[in-house]
Amino acid sequence: MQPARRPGGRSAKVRAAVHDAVLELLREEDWDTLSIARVAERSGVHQATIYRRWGTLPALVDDTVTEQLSKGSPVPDTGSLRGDLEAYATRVAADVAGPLGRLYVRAAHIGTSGGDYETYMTDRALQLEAMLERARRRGEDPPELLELMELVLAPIYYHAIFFNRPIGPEHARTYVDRLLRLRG
Amino acid sequence: MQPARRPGGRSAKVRAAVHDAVLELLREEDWDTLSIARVAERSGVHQATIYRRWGTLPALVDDTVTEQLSKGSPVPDTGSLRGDLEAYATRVAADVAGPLGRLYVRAAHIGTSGGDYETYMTDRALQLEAMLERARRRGEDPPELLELMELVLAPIYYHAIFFNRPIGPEHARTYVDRLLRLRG
DNA sequence: GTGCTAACGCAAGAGATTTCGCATTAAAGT
DNA sequence: ACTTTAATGCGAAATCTCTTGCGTTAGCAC
Repeated sequence: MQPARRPGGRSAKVRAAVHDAVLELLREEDWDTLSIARVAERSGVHQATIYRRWGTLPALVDDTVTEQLSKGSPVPDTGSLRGDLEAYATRVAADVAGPLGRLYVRAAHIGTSGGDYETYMTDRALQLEAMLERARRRGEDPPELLELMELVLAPIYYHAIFFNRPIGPEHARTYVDRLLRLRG
Repeated sequence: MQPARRPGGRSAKVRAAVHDAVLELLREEDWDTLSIARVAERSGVHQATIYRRWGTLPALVDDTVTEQLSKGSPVPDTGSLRGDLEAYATRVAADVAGPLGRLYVRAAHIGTSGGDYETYMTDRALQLEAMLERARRRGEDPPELLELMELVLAPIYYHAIFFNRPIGPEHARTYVDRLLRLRG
């Protein structure tokens, strides 16, 4: 969804109401029963409006999830590299395990939009980069961002996607271990 | 889709025709335009038949993709652990880069069925386990299957999914390197 | 080859989805 | 305050999705 040409109160309210409805419904019932009709009913926004603004259900879900992601919690700052990494890894693992977990993943490569998601990713990447930079300033020897993603994030998502069995915090910590061991 | 009670020529032909149509359409157009109606039209199989046999579009896509995966090539046997791993990693990377790459991933967690997919995954796991066992017999010190998945497979899929930018063979080889280094 | 019946084709119809024209509301500009 | 006009609400109409009953085809067993 592109920035509204008229972002004033009304459009914003409609957007928020619809997003809330999508998230509610997504939590209550499964996938196949979700429809634009039900979102309209729940949100109090007229069907036609939703069709006009979002067009399709996937696009709507995508927009909703992307919005959630953008609001996403900040990267931790615990004072040590290992602390930051463990905090971040366990939180991502928990997120993925949560009810919206598969949606995040889905949004990533379903995205009709794409644009917003890229933004999210680079935002995220910048935040992580800042975290690594802090460690560097403290005199630690942090890994590359790419290594962090490949060794920690990738396995977390992998388990969630392919085994449908998200990992726990301890397991997430072993990834951090592995990452740090590779450099130490 | 379960094995037909009457697997003779007709059912098999219908199944193949429908699968082909799905794959064709999936290559040509995007997602939202795929529908059972279009599959019926393209395949020459009547809509009602498709609804009766598969029920829903996700189930059909799932079945199609799973079928493709099952036909998938065997794990390599080059004579050395590193050789096997590199061959396997580069092939997976190439598969994921291919036109059906994202479909594989999608099918993995859309799957209403799950049954067939589980089967595929465990099949795959067993084959990989056999590869590692061969190495063990040769006196090499192979990694755990889990490590192989987390350090090699996970990053490959990660790149494809989140960056929409599949990796090349060289990059895939660095993952194998990392894996072996972790044990050596 | 003959009968049996699962699987398919066909067409109609119920139901859900999506679009459209027009009236109304309220944000933004003056 | 007044005007302009995007965005929404509304309901009907068009379209698409999916189901169902019945006749037909063709594997399969004998």
